[in-house]
Amino acid sequence: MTPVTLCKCLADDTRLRLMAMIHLRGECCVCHLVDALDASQPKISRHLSQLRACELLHTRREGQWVHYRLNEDLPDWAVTVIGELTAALPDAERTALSCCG
Amino acid sequence: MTPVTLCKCLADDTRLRLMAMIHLRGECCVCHLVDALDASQPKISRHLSQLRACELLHTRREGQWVHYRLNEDLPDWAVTVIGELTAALPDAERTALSCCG
DNA sequence: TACGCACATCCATATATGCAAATATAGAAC
DNA sequence: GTTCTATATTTGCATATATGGATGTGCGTA
Repeated sequence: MTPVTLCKCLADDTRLRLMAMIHLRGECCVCHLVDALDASQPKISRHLSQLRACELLHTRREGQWVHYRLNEDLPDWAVTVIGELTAALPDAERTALSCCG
Repeated sequence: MTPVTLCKCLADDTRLRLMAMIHLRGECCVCHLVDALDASQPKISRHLSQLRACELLHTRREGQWVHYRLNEDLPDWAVTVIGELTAALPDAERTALSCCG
C-alpha cells in the first residue's frame, strides 16, 4: 500500500463512499452497500473488487451474503487518511452512510 | 475542495511528489521542481496547472520565475491528508524531495 | 535581438468507467 | 436429488478520461 495507490482507490465517488460507509458502520454486506449508495449492484461489486485487490478491504462469507470490512493490517497513516476524508464529507451524505438503512 | 477532488489530485505519482515537495520545502519555483523530480518541464507544468486549477496551490511571479506554494486557505483535513501521505512516502524518496538540490 | 523560463496545444496511447449479459454460490421448496 | 430464486461476481464491449511526448507560444531579462 503506497500513498498513490490509496489515493487512486479513493479518487472515485463510489469507492470513497464505500470506504466511508464501511469505516463508519464497520462490517457491511454488499446488498446494504448497494441500497445505501443507490447504485447498480454490478457497479458496486466492481469497485469492491478493486478495493479488495488493493488490500483495503477484506471479506467474510456468511451463507449467501458477503461482508466487507476494513483490512485490519492497514498502516496507521492509511486509516488516518480514510478517517479524515470520511469526516470531510458533507453532513447529509455522511449521515446517510452511517445511519441504519 | 471535496474529498474526492483532493484524492484525484493526489492520485498520480508526479502530482503527489510535487505536493509533498512543496509541503516539505515551502515555496518552490518550477525549475527546482523539474530538477528534483527528474521529469520534463512541460510535464511538470501541466500537473502544476491542474493543482492550481483545483485550488491546492497558489503562485507568485518573481521576474522570470514562478513560485508555487500551498494554498493557505486549504481546509485542515486537506492539509492533514497531504501531511500524512508525505510522511508515508519511502524514506529515500522523501529525503530527495526535502533536501536542497 | 537573443536567451531562458513557463505555459498551451496537438496527437497517440493507456487507463478508467459503466452498462449489459453471463456465470458462480447459497438457501428454500418440492 | 432437483428446481427455483436471490445474492454476488465476472466478463465483454463501448465510451470517457487521463497521461505523456513533441512542438509551438508568450513573457521577462539582458
